[in-house]
Amino acid sequence: MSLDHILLALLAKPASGYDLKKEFDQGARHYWAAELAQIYPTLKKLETRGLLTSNPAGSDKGPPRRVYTRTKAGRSELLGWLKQGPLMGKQRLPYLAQLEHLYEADDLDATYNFVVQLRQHFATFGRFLSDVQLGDPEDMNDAQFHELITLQYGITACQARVAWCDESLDQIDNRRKRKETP
Amino acid sequence: MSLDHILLALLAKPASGYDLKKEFDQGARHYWAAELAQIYPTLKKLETRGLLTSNPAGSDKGPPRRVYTRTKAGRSELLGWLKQGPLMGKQRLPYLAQLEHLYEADDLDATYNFVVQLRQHFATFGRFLSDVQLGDPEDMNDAQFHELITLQYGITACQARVAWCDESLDQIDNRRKRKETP
DNA sequence: TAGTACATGTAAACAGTTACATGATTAT
DNA sequence: ATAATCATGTAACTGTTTACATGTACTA
Repeated sequence: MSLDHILLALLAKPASGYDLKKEFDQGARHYWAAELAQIYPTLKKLETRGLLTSNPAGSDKGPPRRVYTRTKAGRSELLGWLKQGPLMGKQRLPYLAQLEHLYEADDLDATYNFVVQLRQHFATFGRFLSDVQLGDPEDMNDAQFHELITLQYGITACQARVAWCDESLDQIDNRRKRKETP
Repeated sequence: MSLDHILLALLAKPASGYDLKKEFDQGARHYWAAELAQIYPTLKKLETRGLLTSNPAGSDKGPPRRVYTRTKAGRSELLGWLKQGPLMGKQRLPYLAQLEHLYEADDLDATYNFVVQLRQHFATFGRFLSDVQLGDPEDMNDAQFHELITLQYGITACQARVAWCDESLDQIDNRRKRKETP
């Protein structure tokens, strides 16, 4: 599973389940997301496998925290995962499934509006990612440099999708006009 | 769930589970994939919900087929799904998780090779999608037109990823050279 | 006093994968 | 003979989501 290894990777520094959830939500993790209900049991499982250790820690407000630390075994498990080469997984893009079959609605205006909404979504998310400023590659350590190129993936992906939306809107509009005056 | 609705959409014309699996594998379905072990029970479930009907049909070779047909209720369920607007789902890109944490291996050559492998993958898949020739938009019916713009998404996404790989390889190489001669 | 952020967890349901079982037909 | 393709299905497992349960401390 990937979540196991992502948690192992995120635990380069000790953290609690709650901390890790925030890391997923902070958008730098545009490539994966996880709920607390999945994170807590996964951390426990990793601890029983000896890849993490945990100790309770006080908290300023609210209940006590449980902070997890990666073990040597955890680190070598992580390195093994990294050495496998790129894991491609499966793409799941429900909006493309919808778009491909939107001809069933028999309404090009509906298709046009659908793509307008998609464009809006990609543009907003692209702006969100671009706002994460990481500075000049020359001043970075290796961790920051790897974060930078990963973030650039997200930004260029959004730009390419917006461009595809614009191109598609043109094509839909042309088709619409051809239907009006046949 | 999306698979329910994708199967409903694919059943614009009657087909068997086996036929539908081939449609997923034919790459035009670059946005979703499913195994037979998931397709067969899902079709049964859709039939008990009254969204599909099935009848057995002979086969030239091998055991008899079971061909599913969409009902009126099935079509309106589909239209309801399409009318919801774009469903964004969650991105799961394990290779980006690996790349962001590949600094742990402390080896820029490993990072470089990783991106070379990614580039190879995206380029190959992009060529595979480009080979699906659909012809001129003006001669198409609405179904083919929607298939075209969906396919163009896949092609431009691959091109953008290859461009990102090339840009990243440059940046990694620059960093490598800076480390050699500090 | 109501809501939000902190903080951890469990239970049940749903989604998806891997492995297995069966058996016919066609090509090598 | 052996493998590939056709064709359908089940069982066990793994992964993910939604809903629930608990309780503190601070802010509006």
